[in-house]
Amino acid sequence: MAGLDIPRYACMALRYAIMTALLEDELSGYDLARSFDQSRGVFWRASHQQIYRELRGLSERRWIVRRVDRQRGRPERNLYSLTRDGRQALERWVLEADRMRVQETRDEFYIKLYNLSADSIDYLAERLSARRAAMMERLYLYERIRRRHYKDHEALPLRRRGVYLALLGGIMQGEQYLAWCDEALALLAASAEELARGGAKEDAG
Amino acid sequence: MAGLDIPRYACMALRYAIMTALLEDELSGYDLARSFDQSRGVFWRASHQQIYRELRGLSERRWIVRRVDRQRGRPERNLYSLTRDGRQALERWVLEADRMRVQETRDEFYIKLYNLSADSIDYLAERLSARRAAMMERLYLYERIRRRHYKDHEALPLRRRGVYLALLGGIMQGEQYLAWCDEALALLAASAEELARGGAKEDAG
DNA sequence: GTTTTGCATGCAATATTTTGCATACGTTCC
DNA sequence: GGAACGTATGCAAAATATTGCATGCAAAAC
Repeated sequence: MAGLDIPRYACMALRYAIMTALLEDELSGYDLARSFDQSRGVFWRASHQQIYRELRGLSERRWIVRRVDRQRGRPERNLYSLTRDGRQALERWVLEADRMRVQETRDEFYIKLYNLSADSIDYLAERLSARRAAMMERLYLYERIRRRHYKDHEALPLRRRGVYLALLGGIMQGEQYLAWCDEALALLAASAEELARGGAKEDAG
Repeated sequence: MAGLDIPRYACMALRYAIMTALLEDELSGYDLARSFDQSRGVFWRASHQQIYRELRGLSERRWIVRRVDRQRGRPERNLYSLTRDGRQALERWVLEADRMRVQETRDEFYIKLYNLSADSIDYLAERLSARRAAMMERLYLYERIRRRHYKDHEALPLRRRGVYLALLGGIMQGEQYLAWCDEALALLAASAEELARGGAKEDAG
């Protein structure tokens, strides 16, 4: 057991997010990477490097097992699924003390907004529009998922209701974000116009 | 120049968040730590360790300067302020390509929700209530700041309008979160009751 | 008068994330 | 017929964040 220098982390939510994904399907690292970029990206994003690393750690712990899938004329895929131990570890984690913290947005755009000035106003307005558009697209994806799989959420089995709630959180947050963008864009536009007209209150007030 | 092993990072938004804070006031590490736990915590939280480290790096780059403040019968404070170079670096950063990404929530609670089960439903509902209460308190703080400093945002000087928008983002997001919590709590309560009555659809569908 | 709380700073170790690089095969675009 | 793109995997290093510990002084609480 020489090369076992994979740290035995205690927390690591990504690890459990991956296991959660494997709860329903047998997936490859590539599949996981895509789902963390799409639907699962509502609440957690992760690069493929992170995912492959976790997959390795999880395998060594025997919380997941690998099955090699040889495809004709394609690189082979490593498909992973949860073991009994993994399932139990996941269940344990869910009930463990959650380290609650009031959620922060951690979007550097807010920091940039703190630096609003005549020099930056046009750039920031442009970036904000881009963000609005990106969120719009994302919301469209979520809504499609909702319509396809969660239309009648009262009829869903228990576990799917939780998934629905997470999705709903993403949708509501996205809608709120659009509303905020609109307010912000309006104020920025009004300010830019004021500047153009009078150059008035750059730093007075 | 031997011990200069402070890495010259390229990105690091926290660094710029700190500089932004120093734009208006001369602050100590302690002051900064508090503000990143309070108002600035809307979008970025940081521990005092992180802050002291950044302060050190920033000093070595000469983007900020330290002034020692000796107080009677108190430990002395290191007060930092932006230099001309720092101010320019900040302005440059604001206009630099922003690495936009659709925002993720990165709250492990969502992952736990994906694992909703008869075993976890009560626990999750309880944690959700706690989150709701914490957000409520946070919102109260934001609203107080808004009322005190940003009541008439049309009259604000340009830079303050940006700060106002960031605050507004925090407030709107918080309100949306409360609304989501209420929906989620309602669905969880209804599900728990169903379970109690029939034990019906734990995993059927 | 001792414990707690708040002010004020910081190191070291661990954990986590991002970035840059690297490989290899197949299909589709130009 | 070569470039670009999508599938599929991974290492190593750099950057970033968290946790645990440590120190010292003063004021307020008990």
